[in-house]
Amino acid sequence: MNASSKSERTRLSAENWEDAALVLIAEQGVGALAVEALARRLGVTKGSFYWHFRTREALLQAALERWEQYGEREVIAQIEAISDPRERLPELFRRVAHEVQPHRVYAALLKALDHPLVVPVMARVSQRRTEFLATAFREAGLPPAEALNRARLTYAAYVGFLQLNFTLGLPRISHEDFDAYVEHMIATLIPA
Amino acid sequence: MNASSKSERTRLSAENWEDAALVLIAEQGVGALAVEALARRLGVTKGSFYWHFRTREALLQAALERWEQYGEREVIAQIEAISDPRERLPELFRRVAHEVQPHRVYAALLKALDHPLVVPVMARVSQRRTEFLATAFREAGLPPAEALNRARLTYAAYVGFLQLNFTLGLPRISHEDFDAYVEHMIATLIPA
DNA sequence: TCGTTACCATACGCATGAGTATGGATTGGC
DNA sequence: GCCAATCCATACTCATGCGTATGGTAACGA
Repeated sequence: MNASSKSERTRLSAENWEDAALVLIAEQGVGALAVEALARRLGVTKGSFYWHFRTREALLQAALERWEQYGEREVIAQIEAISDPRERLPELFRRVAHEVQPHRVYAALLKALDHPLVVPVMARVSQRRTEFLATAFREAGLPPAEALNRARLTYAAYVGFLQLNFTLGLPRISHEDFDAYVEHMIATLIPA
Repeated sequence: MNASSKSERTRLSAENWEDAALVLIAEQGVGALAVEALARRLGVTKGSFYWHFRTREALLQAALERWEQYGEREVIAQIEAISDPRERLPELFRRVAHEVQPHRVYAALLKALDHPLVVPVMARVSQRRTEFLATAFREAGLPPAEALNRARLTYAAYVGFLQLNFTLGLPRISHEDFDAYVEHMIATLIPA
């Protein structure tokens, strides 16, 4: 017995460290990812960490890969969920707008675009999502060239919104106003 | 005589340090703002710095204030330059799109939203610019509520574009494609 | 049950960068 | 030409955070 004060006191794996790293990144940003801080959080010490990873960068790399694959499934799920191409985009907008958690890591990584490891990951993710939006806009009736530009515009609006109203705390938009904003986006960006 | 190797060897003022700080921030981000590095750049040592500023944070604060006021004039100039309300927005879009330098600091600060000193500055600047856009959209014929949301959407698209195509190096859009994108933005976001 | 492997603690070394102490050089008022 | 500010260099201290060395303990197969 004698389970120590911390939670359940089970042995740790590399995946545990990666998940904890992502949580910490979401909460305090990539810059706050320090091994001793993470170790404290997990109720262990550095000694544990350096058994699982060769360096701090290695952990970040692994955590980013993990996030990229995990986030892939999330987007794919959003795609397949809606059958009618006409309703896909409005529904996607509304669903994405009313989630919070999945955006936290993405927003944190946007603030870490100085770091060489996160740039390629963000480039791939953003690229794929933009391309997905482009096909959706084509299916909604826009000609290819226009669809691509509309996708760029839409995804840029998403990214910018994260920065302005999420990371930054602009005049705390109310819940009703936010819904109105989302509907305005739909009316403006999605062809009738 | 005997002008030393470095440029002109004149004495430095606090403003010199602030300007140099902004240049460094634009080039390498807020995180790279270190006093010894800056000193090397200016051809002096720390000893000089700590005569002008009490701390590193004090320099950052002063540099941000300087940038905020300087950037104010820039936006105001864009406003007054265009007389016809009908043509104001398209012209603003095109002009902003074809500048580069003024966006560098803003983009760098977007990546430093973790830092407590930059958050209020960015909040004020973004707020003012959004409000300016809102009045422009009202003058362009949109009802107030709609104008505000359109302004939010537009400014978010601007911020997101900076991140995706500036900071991040998404598939290097060509010059013609970029112009087409800007025109697409105009057609989509500005009421006819 | 015994030893080997997997996991973790403790105690270091070491680099970086902020801030301090103090003395030297340069400038402008008189 | 001299004195007092002003500006800067040199040489430290000190905290932080990465990485290492090494020994201890828990799990697990034979």
